[in-house]
Amino acid sequence: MDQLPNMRLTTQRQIILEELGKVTSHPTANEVYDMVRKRLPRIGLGTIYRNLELMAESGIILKLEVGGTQKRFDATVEKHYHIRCTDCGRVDDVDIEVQEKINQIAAESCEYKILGHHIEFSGICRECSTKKPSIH
Amino acid sequence: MDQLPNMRLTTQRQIILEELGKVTSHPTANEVYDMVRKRLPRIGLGTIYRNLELMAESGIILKLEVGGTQKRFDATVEKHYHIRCTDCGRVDDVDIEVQEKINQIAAESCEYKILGHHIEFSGICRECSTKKPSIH
DNA sequence: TTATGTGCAAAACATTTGCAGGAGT
DNA sequence: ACTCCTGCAAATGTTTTGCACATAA
Repeated sequence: MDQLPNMRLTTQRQIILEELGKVTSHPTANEVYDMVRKRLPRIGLGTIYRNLELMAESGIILKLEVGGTQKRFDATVEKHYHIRCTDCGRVDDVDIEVQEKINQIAAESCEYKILGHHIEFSGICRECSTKKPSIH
Repeated sequence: MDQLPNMRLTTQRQIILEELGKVTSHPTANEVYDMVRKRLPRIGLGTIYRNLELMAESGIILKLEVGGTQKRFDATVEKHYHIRCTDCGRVDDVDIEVQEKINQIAAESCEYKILGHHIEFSGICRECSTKKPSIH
C-alpha cells in the first residue's frame, strides 16, 4: 500500500509512461510493448509487465480488470467508468458522475468491508455498428 | 444469439449443471472440474470448458468476467451484482436493486449502443478481515 | 559501488483445439 | 447410422520468473 517505493527512473520507465500518456485508448500490455518498441527496440516484454504492474501498485497508472482475456492499462487515474465493445473488445471511458453512494447501499446488504466499485458497461462501438456483421 | 441449439443431454452436461447448482460460490472452470471429477473421474478439463461456454451462450448459466485471472461461473442467471475479495479472490453476490436507469445515463455520454452493465464491488470478506494480515 | 532494473528465455497458468474413438438420438 | 460429444494431449495466448549482465543513484 506504499505510494512510491525507491523506484529508479530508468529510460524504459519514462518511455512506457510517456507512450501510455499519449493515447486515450486503454492498451493491453502487448499494445504498450508495440508502442514502446518503436523507440526502444530491444526492450523485453517482461520489462513492460513488471513496470506496468509496479506503476499500477504505486497509483501512477490504472490497471483495468475488465472482461476479456487481457488486462488493460490507463494513464488516467481519476475515477471513471468504462465501456467495452462486445464485438471488437475495445475499451473507452464513460464520463458520468461516479456514484459513491452505491458503496453504502452495497455495504448494507453484504458482509464485506467495501473498498470501492467499478461499473463496466457493455455495448457496440460506432465502428462495429456501422460495419457489416461478421460471421462468428 | 440463438437460445437452445440442438444440444445433446449427456451425462457430463447434467452433472456439470447439477454441481454448479449446488454451490453459491462462483467457481472457476478448474473448481467445477474438481467438483465434477469426484463423480466422473475420467472427464477432461476441455469438456468442462466447452460445456460451460456453451451453457453460458445459451443463457442457462452466467459467465462472470470479473477481475482476477480466471473466469467464473454462476448457476443463477437473474441479474445481480458481485463483490470480489481483494485479498483471497472469492466472489459473492450483492443483492441490491439492479440499476437499469444507469444505462440511460451512460447512453447520453457515450457513442456506444449500450447493451448492459455490471457493477463489481471490491472489498475484504469476513474471513480475510478476521485472520491475521498476510505478508504480500 | 551496490542495490535495482533489464533483456532474454524458459516456466507457469488459463484456455482452446485437433483428432480418434464413444455415445445420444 | 449419423451426428455430435468426449477424453486426451498438444497448441495457444497471456503473464510471471530466473538469471547474468547493465545501470541509476
